[in-house]
Amino acid sequence: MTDAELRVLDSLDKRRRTFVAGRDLVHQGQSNQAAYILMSGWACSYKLLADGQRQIVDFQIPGDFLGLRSVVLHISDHSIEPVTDIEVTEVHVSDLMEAFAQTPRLATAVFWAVSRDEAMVVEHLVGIGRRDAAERMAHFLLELCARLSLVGLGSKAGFACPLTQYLIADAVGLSSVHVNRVLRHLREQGFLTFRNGFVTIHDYDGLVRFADFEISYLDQIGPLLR
Amino acid sequence: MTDAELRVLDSLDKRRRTFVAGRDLVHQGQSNQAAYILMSGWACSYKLLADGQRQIVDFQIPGDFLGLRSVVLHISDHSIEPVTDIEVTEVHVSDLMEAFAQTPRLATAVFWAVSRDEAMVVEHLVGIGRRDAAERMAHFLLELCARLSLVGLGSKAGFACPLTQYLIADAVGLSSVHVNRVLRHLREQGFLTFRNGFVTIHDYDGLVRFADFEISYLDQIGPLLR
DNA sequence: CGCCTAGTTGAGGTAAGTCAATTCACGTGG
DNA sequence: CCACGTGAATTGACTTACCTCAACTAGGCG
Repeated sequence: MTDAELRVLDSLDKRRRTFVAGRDLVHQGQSNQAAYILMSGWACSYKLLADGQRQIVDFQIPGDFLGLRSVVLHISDHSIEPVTDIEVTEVHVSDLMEAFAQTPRLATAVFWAVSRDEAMVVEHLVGIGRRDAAERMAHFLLELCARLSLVGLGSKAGFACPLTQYLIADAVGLSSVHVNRVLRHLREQGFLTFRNGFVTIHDYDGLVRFADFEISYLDQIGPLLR
Repeated sequence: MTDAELRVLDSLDKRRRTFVAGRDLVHQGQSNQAAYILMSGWACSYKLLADGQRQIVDFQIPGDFLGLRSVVLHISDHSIEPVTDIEVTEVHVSDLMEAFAQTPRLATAVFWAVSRDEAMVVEHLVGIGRRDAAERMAHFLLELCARLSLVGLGSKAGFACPLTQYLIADAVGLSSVHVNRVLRHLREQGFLTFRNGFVTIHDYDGLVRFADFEISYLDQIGPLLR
């Protein structure tokens, strides 16, 4: 979390809640009163299609907002599911709106958070639309690595990752079988190893080059507040 | 444009500008002082990959913001190119921030616009990740139809569409050759015809069913202001 | 010990890509 | 008014990346 985000957090009424892995926090179509800030654990936001297929839009890690867009649009266009058991603090719409009115700087900060979120979705879109399976996977893991590193949960050497290959498949738009093959490929190329819930990166720079990973969309720290 | 958006517009300093088709307004990596509101014509926002491939993230039609995210993030993660000659009105960051401070309702409205934008990108992501070419194309055209209808530039019967098959290909993540085949398929199924810059929809309801099109993410009109 | 879920691998199928040729629409200059 | 050039659309033949189905392995846990 950035300073800005912390200040938002501090100004709001806090109520801690916990949710267990696999049970949806938010359902597609539901209308929401509250958003959450994820304190520990991982979650994912996804959409289901009529034919039962699933597309995971993004994974959330500690420090991220959950369901902020749902609150603003007053209806959730997606579902949110905890990947692991999670802890969150609740943020009520009314509080948020009041905070906006009182301190425009807070509004700006949240605004920035939403925009950064959108930038990530856009990058994800580009990956699925135009990168082949291996590049896409590499890019996906590098983004996770960068985000986790920002909150002290990872480094260029690797990170703990509770995702199954099925979850990854639904995120990168591949079949789980192909995810497995691609991970093997990346391992055999000496780029990284994903085993037992750990991603170990053997060749960070090579991976960045291979995936055409451009970190700039992530590491802007609330520049409007400068 | 919604009432809310119109009020934002009215409160800001307006400077009209025009740009010719094909010449970028905003370059990837550029840092921006101003966003724009598109008054006439079509534009598209896209990202280029290192290998020269392009992914179009979204098309903008009259009433849409251009480059709002770039302004908030203080750097553009994407480029924007007019598809046709366009007219825009310029919105300066400073004005926008001031407007935010004075009237939180305006901030909320813009906030809503950004969230709606993100919802469209998410839907686009789902399409590319999990729908086959024909469904994706159908969904894409239905979304355009719905958005254009909101601003009076189209109806369920069809709309004027200045996009080439190349542009569509870069948007839906297909090759232009395949776009052509898919359009033929949709025509032969009696769903729609795209010819000479016009999309004519022959079977709207059938198309909606075929594409699993769920309009709700688009037709929320600034619910937080109610 | 046996079940259950996650991961791994092989074989064969298919949706979409690439390459290439042809047609079409349209603007421009002779 | 027509020849020409150019960019878009169309179609065919062939290739390929990824999918599906299916079998098998490896841990974790009651």
